[in-house]
Amino acid sequence: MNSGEERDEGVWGFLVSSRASPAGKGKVLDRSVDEIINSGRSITTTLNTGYPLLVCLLQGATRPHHKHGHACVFPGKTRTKDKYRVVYSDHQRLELEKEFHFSKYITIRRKAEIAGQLGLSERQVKIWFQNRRAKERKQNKKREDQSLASQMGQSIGVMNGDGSCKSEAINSNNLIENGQNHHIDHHQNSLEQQHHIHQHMAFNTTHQDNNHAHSFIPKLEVNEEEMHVKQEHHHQQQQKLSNENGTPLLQGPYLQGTSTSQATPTIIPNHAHLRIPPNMSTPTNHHATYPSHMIGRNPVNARVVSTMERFHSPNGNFMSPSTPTPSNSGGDDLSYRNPAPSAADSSGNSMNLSGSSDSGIIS
DNA sequence: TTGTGTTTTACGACCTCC
DNA sequence: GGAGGTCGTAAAACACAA
Repeated sequence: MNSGEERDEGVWGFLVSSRASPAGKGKVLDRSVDEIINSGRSITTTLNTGYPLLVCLLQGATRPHHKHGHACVFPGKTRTKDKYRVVYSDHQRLELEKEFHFSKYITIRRKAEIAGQLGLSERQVKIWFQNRRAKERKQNKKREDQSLASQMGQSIGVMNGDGSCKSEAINSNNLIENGQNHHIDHHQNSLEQQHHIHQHMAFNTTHQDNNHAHSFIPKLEVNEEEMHVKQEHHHQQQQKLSNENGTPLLQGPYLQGTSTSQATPTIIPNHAHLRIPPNMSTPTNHHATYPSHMIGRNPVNARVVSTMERFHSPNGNFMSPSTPTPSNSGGDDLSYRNPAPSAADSSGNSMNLSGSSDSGIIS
């Protein structure tokens, strides 16, 4: 943390999510929440999910730990205080996961919105996204290692299948073949990941492959309607941000890059047109970050690009604020620029979306 | 119940960039 | 200097087998 960064202080509060019942209907409120309601010190709001959300702002309130879905939130707590860390509610995590799915890098604007909606501080949202990206990198690395290990195993099998080490087992054909297999593996991996994406987007909770514990929000309960509501919300926001010509100004989460194919929404029928160009991806190299101040810059060399370039770059990797704030060159509400497309991101996931129907977002 | 491994928040160090 | 990035890690929370 930077020395100048301020910790979250202020009102402690509960964020009591309206957790969907297993049937996807209704909500669960425990007794203590009812008590809170009766105390008269609560407010009710509605998230963009369409679900009513009860937010109880209780100064100095405390609440014992609850199992999933009813965790208490103390935005002001840090490890230096009596509560080392809080456990976010299912609803909070769900909303964050959805936002993460839209983009691995959250804009300043969206961060503020999400923070407000979920009763978290912007710092918490930021940290959550950082941790979430780290988690994904870790998962990708794990998959990579497993893939490599399985390939190694196959190679050994070829070599020792009949107890010998025939030269043909390692001849050029086999090398090519292995290479092809390697390619196929990647392709399958990509398809598999797309499957997960689709699965996530469809929120099909009936099919959970235990072999893929890395699937999004494995513990969270989401329903399609909720996702639709959120997407609709984004869509409406996007429309608001359209310019006079009706051209989306590429603002908000849809503008942000998604790096790996895992989270790259190649299968998003209703919103592909709102999302980032396919050749936008997240930072690939170590310490290569594209924070808000990078906005308006070429992600490769960080050079400043003109407004026209931002809109018309072949890479299509930029956006412009709908209402530029001259006083803030960093762009207060801008999303991240993403680096130029690469054959593979840091996780090794290839991403070839050149033929994707997502293309053409920015021409 | 307990031990152990994993996941989840939160932070510090250090980085790049303006 | 401040923003936000990654990386590594601490410790709470959680899952699960014995």
